[in-house]
Parts: sequence; structure tokens; C-alpha cells
Amino acid sequence: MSDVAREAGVSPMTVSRAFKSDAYVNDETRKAILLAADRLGYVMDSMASGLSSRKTGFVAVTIPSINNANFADTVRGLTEGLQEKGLQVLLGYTNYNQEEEERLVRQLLTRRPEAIVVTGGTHTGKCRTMLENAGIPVIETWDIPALPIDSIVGFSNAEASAKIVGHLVSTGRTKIAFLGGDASRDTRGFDRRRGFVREMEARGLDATRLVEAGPPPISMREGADALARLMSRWPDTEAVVCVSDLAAFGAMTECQRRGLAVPGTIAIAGFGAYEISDICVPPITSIDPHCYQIGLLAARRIIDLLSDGPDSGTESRTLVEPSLLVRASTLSERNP
Amino acid sequence: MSDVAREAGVSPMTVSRAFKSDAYVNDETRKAILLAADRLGYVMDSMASGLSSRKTGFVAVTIPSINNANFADTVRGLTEGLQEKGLQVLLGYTNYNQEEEERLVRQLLTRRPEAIVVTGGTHTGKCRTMLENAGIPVIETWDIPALPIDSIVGFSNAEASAKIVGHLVSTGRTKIAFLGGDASRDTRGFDRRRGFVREMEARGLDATRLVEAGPPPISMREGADALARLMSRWPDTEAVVCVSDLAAFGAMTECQRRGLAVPGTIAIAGFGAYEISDICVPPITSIDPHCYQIGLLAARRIIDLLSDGPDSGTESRTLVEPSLLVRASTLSERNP
DNA sequence: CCCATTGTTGGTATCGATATCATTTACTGG
DNA sequence: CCAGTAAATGATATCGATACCAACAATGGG
Repeated sequence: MSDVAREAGVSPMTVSRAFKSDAYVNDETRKAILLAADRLGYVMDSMASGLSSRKTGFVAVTIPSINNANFADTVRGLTEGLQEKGLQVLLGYTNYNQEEEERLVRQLLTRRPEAIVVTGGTHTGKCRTMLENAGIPVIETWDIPALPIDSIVGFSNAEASAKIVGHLVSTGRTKIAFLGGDASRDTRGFDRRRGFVREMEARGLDATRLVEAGPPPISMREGADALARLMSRWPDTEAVVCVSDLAAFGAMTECQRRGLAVPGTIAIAGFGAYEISDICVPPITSIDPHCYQIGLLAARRIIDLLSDGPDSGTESRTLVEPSLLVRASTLSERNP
Repeated sequence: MSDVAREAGVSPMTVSRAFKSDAYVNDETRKAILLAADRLGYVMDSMASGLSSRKTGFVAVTIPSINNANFADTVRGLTEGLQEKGLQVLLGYTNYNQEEEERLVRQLLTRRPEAIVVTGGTHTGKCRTMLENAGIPVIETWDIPALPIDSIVGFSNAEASAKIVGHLVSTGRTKIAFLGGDASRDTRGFDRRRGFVREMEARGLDATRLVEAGPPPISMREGADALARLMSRWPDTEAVVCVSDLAAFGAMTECQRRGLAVPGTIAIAGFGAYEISDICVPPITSIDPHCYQIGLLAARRIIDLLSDGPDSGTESRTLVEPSLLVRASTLSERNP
């Protein structure tokens, strides 16, 4: 930076100011400085800048998997929402593992982000402590934890399942199974299963047709395998609620291979509004959790908290209402 | 850090050393320091550390889209390959746009990464200059640029297409179309189209059945729409090579809706070895570019360059051989 | 004509760590 | 018994920027 200052014939301090947009610098001086910087191929050092100003410009984000269109959409929303304020997303993924999350959060906090966004509301004790003591806004997403650390932007996974059950029952089906929802690792998937069981029981229906599909992420293949197990154990099943569209599509392909008509013999519903559920034949009923919106709202919340101070007046719980997308895969039996 | 030093009764310098694994510190002293740090809830400031040591621990990575399983796999390979050396991926995406890439690269370079990985070998002039002058290892991936900036880890998209054409011809098909490959933005998709045209012409076949599907990313829906256009323009088409599995699957669903048998009436091939092409009915012939491997090899290359100095003896071109995955969607007409 | 205000620039200390050199102690072998 | 080496720790300068305060010119109202 002092090289640029010499080249432009000003002090380093003025160069520093020239690179910020809001500071007092004469237009001509700034132009000369930017020109000089360009000549010398100079690019600012954000790291040094961050050290000095105590603003790194980072927002840390953790997601369970990078290889998932839903979380990718949330990250897109975050990135785009934060861009206008010059904030940059620092991304990490946990492989659906809380120990991994703890390790990751520790690593991310060493970068001194200005805020941190995590997926889900269940963490190891140490992780929770770190987040609480970080002294920055913490946003938990994709869930509604009972004891939020700070702010949340999410929805009830359990209610989303209930919504699907309601829809299936309204089409005349009662022998309904749930596919997926590993209890040990995927808290959101597990919540969907819990919501399924609760809603089925509330309606006086059998809620024991639960098929494990293994730990997340659940692939299409695993969805297919799980459907095979489901049909051999409970051949008279009329509908299956899947933990995600990917599992649902896999299950549907298995039906195709077995000659089971969808929705004639069995109805299939998924979760996540992945593109595939919209375009496959038949299209699969799903829940749209508005992933991109979650990211965007989290970004807004961060910007609010960062500008208005830590106890901004706005509500710390931002709820998003998932939408039920009724498609051909669950068409009424009477009206196929 | 000096708080921790006081708490542990040592100098800040010793605390600093205690946090590195290789330095001279008495085991008991280290234990006491780590304990004190834990008591105080202290976490290192990597930013300050980076400023002082000139090692930020970042490797910058740009991909066209975060919402793409192929690039996600490459990022996974990078992340995991770099993890053992304590390097952290700093990710950004360009939306398949070179101006966006230039902006992104500038932003990433302000973070002083120790190396940078970009997707593709085509950049704006300014972007190329920045990369050349950054003074760090630059890895171009997913392509084989004629004039590499530094190192490359990639494969020939054109040859991959040629491989598919060869396979389709061997199944007795000659009226073959190509779907996708926008010329203006997606250089890899365009290369695949070029490779298709070249191979078709080399075999004396008609290479004019080219269907645009719009700018990337090409969704399943766009693949379906493009197939509709293809069939109305060239109804006697026997096979279609798609720029990606997503387009291919979309195209196949359109065939299902139109009652066109796959592979009986028309054969379909994709690219990318996405999970969907393996599990759908019928499964779709594809090319596996070994995305994860690309990331892993790029990580290895970076580690080499960072340890052995800038002109390490190893070859700067690391080529990955894409594999043809022959599946039911292109089964021979004679042998269905 | 003076003083307050605004616009513009520079000087100095500092952010939180590490590089480097210096120092002390313990231990080894001739 | 002493030089020589290794282990362990500390002191100081520094990484590349910004915060903060000071300085000065131009402007304008009283």
C-alpha cells in the first residue's frame, strides 16, 4: 500500500481511504490512486484490513452437505443477501455430524467472522458454548429449536410432515409408511419422522410403518432399497412419505421396476421441492421449504443485527411457512 | 493471547508456540496453556496469525455454480485433500459468467490465499493477469487450456463427446443430435458440442442436429423443452447426446410423456455421472469425469507446489481420463 | 474580519499474532 | 570438568492495514 502511496504521491492513509467508498477523498486524488494501484497490480489485503478495523467481512456458514441442492439454495440466498453489504460467505460442511460441526465451528471462529449461520438447532455442548460466547450474531436455520442460541430462521419439519399426512388421508389413503429419518444423525429428518408419527396417531392411524434408510445423506439408491424393504414387510401399503425428494424418486424408480403403479397402487410424497420431483413422470408431491428464502432472510437478519446493535427490536424468530406441492404421485385413487 | 499467557504464567510467545504442533514447548507447559485457553474460552485469531506468518491457510476456489453435484464433488475432493495440511477452502461461484469470475477472483485475492483453483481455462484478460501476477500456484481444472496459466488438472471435454459418439455409432445409430452447449457462456459445454461435431464429421455423419438449450445451468426442464424442439425439427433422430445428465434426464421424461421408447425409438446419453442417470428407468449412458478425483489431484498438486517451491519437478498437466458408462438408455437396437 | 464548519490530508499508535534472535538451563562426550 | 548441543522460553520488531487525532485550506455567516 505504501508503494501505491509513493506512486500516487500521497500518504498511505489516503490510499487506504481511497479504497473505501464512503471516506473523505478528493475525486481526482482517488482517481490517481486507483490508477496507480492498477499500474502496480496492487490488490488490497483484506486480512490486514480486518485485523485493524475488527471487521473481517466474513460470515461463517455451516451446512450438513455441500452436495445437496436444498442447502446450496440456502447458501445462494445468503451469499446474495450479504453481497450488497460487502460480506463474504465462509462456507463449511459437517457431513451431518455434530462432532464434525464442533470442529468446523472452532475453525471458522478463528477467522473472526462477523456472524455465523448454522443449520439446525442441535449441537454438542462445547459447540453451543463456543457459539454463545463468540460475541457475534448466531443464526440457526432449517429448524425451530426449543432453546435458540440467538436468532432463528426456520420452519417446523414436524408440521411439514403433518401437512403431507393430512393431504394423503384426504385422498383416501390410511396405510401410510414413512421412509428415512435416521434418529442418530439427521435431526431434521428425524423431526419429519416424529411429525409423521404424531400426526398419524392423532388421526388414529397405524404409525408403525417406519423404514430406516440409513444415515444421511440418503441417496436415491437408498430410497429405492428402502422401498423394496417396505413392500416386502408391508405389501399392502398405500402411500409412502419420504424424508426427501431424492429418496422419493429412488423409491418411485423401484416401483417402476416392480410394476407398481404410482399413484394407482401406491402414492409417493417427498420433501424439498428438488427439480427432479417436478419433472419426473409422474411428478412427485413435495414440500417446498423455501430454501433460498431462508438464506435471504438469514442474511437480512444478520445485516439488521450488525447495523442496529445486538438487541435490535425485530423478532429473533423468523418463521418460513413450507408449501405443499400436490402433484400426480399422490392423486386421489377415485380421481386418477 | 496475552490474557492466556498471564493466566498460564508464561509469555505470549510461548502461548503462540503451544498452539502450533511442531514447536519446542514443554509438554506440561503446553498442557497448562491449553487448559488456561479453555478456561478463558480463547480461540486463536487465524487472521492475525496469517498476517504475521504470511500464511493465511486459505486456498481460493471458484466454481461456476454451487448448485451442481459435479462441482460440489470437486470441492469435496479439494476440501478433503487440503484438510490434512490445515488448508481451508475459500469458495466462490461465478454463475458461469466471466465478468463475475473476474470480480470474484479479485475479491478472493484480497484474502491472500496460498493458492487458487479455478474452473475452466477461459478468463477475461484482467482476470488472467491477476492470476498470473498473484504469485501463488494457480490450478485450472475441468479443462485442458491451450495456454495454461500455471498447472492444470483436467480432461478433454471434446474427447469425452467423441467417445459417446463412437459408442452410439457402434450401436448402429447414425442420426445423432446434440442438445445444449451454449457457445457464449459455458466453455466446457461448448467444447463438448465441438467434440461432437468434429467426431461426427470425421465419421462422415451429419453433424447439424444441434439444439440450443439456453445459457447454463441447463435444468432438467430445459432439457425436456429442447428435446421437444429437437423432435419437431428432426423427427427421425435416433440418438441424442446431452450436455449433462440433468438435461438428458429431462429429455428422457419428455420422451416418456410423448410415448417415445428409450432406447427403442431414441437413445439418450448424458454427461457427468450424476446419481440420477444411474437410478432412473432406464438408466442413462453417461461419462464419468471423476469430479472428486479432480479435486483431490488439484489438492495434491497444491500441496506439492507449496512444499517443494514453485518449480517442482512434477508435470504441471495432470490429466484425468473420463470413463464411459454404458447403460440401458443406449442399448443396441438389435439387442434391446 | 473572525470563528465555526466542512473537505481533505497526514502522523502515530495499534489490531493479534509470529519471525528472529537472544538467553538460560540441562545434558553429553571426550 | 568444560565446550558443544539441544530444549525451552522470552524480548522485540514487524506483518499491512485502519482508528484516531491533528492540521490546514476554503467557505460562509454574523
